[in-house]
Amino acid sequence: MKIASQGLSGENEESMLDNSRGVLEKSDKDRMMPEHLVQCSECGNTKFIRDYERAELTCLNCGLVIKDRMIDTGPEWRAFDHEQREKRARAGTPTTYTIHDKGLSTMIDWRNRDSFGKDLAPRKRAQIYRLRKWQRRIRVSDAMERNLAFALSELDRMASHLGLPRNVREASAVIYRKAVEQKLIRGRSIEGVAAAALYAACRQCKVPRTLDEITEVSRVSKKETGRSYRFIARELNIAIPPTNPVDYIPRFASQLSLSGEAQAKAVEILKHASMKGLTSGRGPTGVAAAAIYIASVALNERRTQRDVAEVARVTEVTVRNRYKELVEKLSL
DNA sequence: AAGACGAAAGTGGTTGA
DNA sequence: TCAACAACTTTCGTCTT
Repeated sequence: MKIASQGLSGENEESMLDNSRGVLEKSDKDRMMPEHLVQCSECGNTKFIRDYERAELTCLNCGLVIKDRMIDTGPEWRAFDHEQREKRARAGTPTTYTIHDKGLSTMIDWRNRDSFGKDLAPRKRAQIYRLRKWQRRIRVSDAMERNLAFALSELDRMASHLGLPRNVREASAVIYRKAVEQKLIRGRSIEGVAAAALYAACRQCKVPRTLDEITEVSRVSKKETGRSYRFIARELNIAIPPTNPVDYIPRFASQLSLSGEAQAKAVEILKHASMKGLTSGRGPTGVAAAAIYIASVALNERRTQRDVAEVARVTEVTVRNRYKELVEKLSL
């Protein structure tokens, strides 16, 4: 089956990439290391939380994100006992929404061998050649299929750039399919809708990426992405709760290499803030940045406003304003 | 000298008439 | 369609450590 090597063995893919580059950066090395050999660089701990939702491997002790962009190689189903496992396990690749025919189509092998490994007779070979040709033509047949095939590869490209886990990719593909089914694409660019679908999927899966980050890896403007996003969200009735600043905390905190304690503190602050209604109406990234800033100062791990602002992609001024508000209203 | 602070003017997007 | 509006950014000068 043709996608066996795509979805399931991402680690191998990565190591192949690394080798071809010839140079190993530190983070790449970390990523390649078998998990049981990894040690937390902060506290030396060897126990971790595997958070497949966020694709992160987090130190159980101090909360440092050891490895991000982790790839979930497990099955997509759950089994609670041996019997269920027997029942649910099955051979072959799971179907996936990220390939335009859901990975269900049969591929004719490119080798001219029969099932015994023997060479085919010339006559048979010619027949197989013709079959292959027609299959190629049929597989991506009508306009809709072509649209999907292109959009899905675009989705995958953007998702890899952002290092998004597979569940988000699947979700984005599902959203895009719905958009195609309801004929919402006409008059809009495929790239725009693809970017919008990815953005929506990120929010649905609570792996927030800002519109800016999505736009950076897409080929369309922020304006268009935003417009398409609002449009498909409305037309498809996708109920997407407003982004919760808390969802940004782990990522920002680890980019600033803050301790787990500080991370917890920031979450705590945000909890209080949202109870007092300080988070509504404000940009979630700004609020998250301010909470992290306060936490970093409170726990003597001070980061400058500029650094915090940078990872949260807001300005220092915004960090300051939110910071001032929080300190005032929460009397910290 | 770097970082924090604050004022003022400008920007892009939402809302309601 | 347009103006009002809030949130956020940019810029720049001043204060603090």
